[in-house]
Amino acid sequence: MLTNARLVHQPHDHVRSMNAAINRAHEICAKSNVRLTPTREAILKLLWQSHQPLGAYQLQQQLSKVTDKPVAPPTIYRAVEFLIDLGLVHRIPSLNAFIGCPFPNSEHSNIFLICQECKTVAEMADNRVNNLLEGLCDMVNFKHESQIIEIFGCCPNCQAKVSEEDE
Amino acid sequence: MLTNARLVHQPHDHVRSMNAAINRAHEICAKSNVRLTPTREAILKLLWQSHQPLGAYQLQQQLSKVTDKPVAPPTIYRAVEFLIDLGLVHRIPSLNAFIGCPFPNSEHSNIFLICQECKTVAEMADNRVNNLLEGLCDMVNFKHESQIIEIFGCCPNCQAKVSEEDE
DNA sequence: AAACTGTGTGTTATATTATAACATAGCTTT
DNA sequence: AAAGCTATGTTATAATATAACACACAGTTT
Repeated sequence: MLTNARLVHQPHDHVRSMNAAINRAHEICAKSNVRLTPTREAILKLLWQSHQPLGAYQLQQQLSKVTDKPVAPPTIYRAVEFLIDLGLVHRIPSLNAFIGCPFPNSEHSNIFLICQECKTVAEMADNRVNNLLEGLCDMVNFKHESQIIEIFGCCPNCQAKVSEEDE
Repeated sequence: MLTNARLVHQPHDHVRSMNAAINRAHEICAKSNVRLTPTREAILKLLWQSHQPLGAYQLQQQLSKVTDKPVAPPTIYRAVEFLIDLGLVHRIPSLNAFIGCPFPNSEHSNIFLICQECKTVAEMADNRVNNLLEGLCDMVNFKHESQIIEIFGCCPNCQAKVSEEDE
């Protein structure tokens, strides 16, 4: 099993992990012979800095602060689409929002742990899940191409907070 | 494993299965002491008749045809929310659309097989998937409350069609 | 260097999905 | 019948996403 859950749910060095992701992103773009332009890199950084997924219009606001000039929605959607195609970013459908992918080189289970209290999202990957779902698809002769698993619940931090409040 | 995949992907008796669902719906509402009003029943029928998920504005059009008077979006969203709360209908987040639940009495895995060719959606439930995901959540101390699994691919019918075209 | 070509961005407008807020109607309990 | 609850109608608007076209810029060819 592969996850960033501990990272997300505990304090850690944001800057270092973000820089690592940016470096990987540059490598990946170079391999695919596409360009990680300033806008795209800025969006990726914004998404990476946030453990909460960001909506297109939140990204619009934040990007326009960073660049100090107005940004229109298509700019955001284009950059995000680019990053998603490269596997650097995911869209969480039930939230209409985007999040940086913590392990862009790996095979994806696309399992997201969405905390309904604090809105943070952690990601997991697990081959047993993939195998099981592929097996189920085979049984009904459905050709599996991609998947997304959204799990809603309560993260460790918020569970702790809730039980404190109860005391 | 529980699924309506064969039902969805093969010709069958729509009317009978829909009536069965309506009857179950009435029972479930009676138990919960809530009302399956004409609007709500009409929406449920429309969703049940379609193996493709329907968006709110598709439902608006179809309902307004059935009742022969204009219908506003809140009417649709209210009825759909009611039906979702009862477990009679699901929302498919990545499609912004709704679909009738084929086995409303069962525990749900909420696994949806979404055909990207014909847009039909079949549902599956499987306890092994549930157990595995719950286990993963336990490992990272995440409290699992609900989940939705969307699998994108190609249904048996469309696989057959595609291979015919290739000949 | 000038022209060519493809890719990326800016800009305007608009489509699509969803909800807020308040008025009206219709049961149902007394 | 009056009061109180649930459901619906109505209007307006919020939130999310895309279409279409013009412009800019980088890299390549001449």
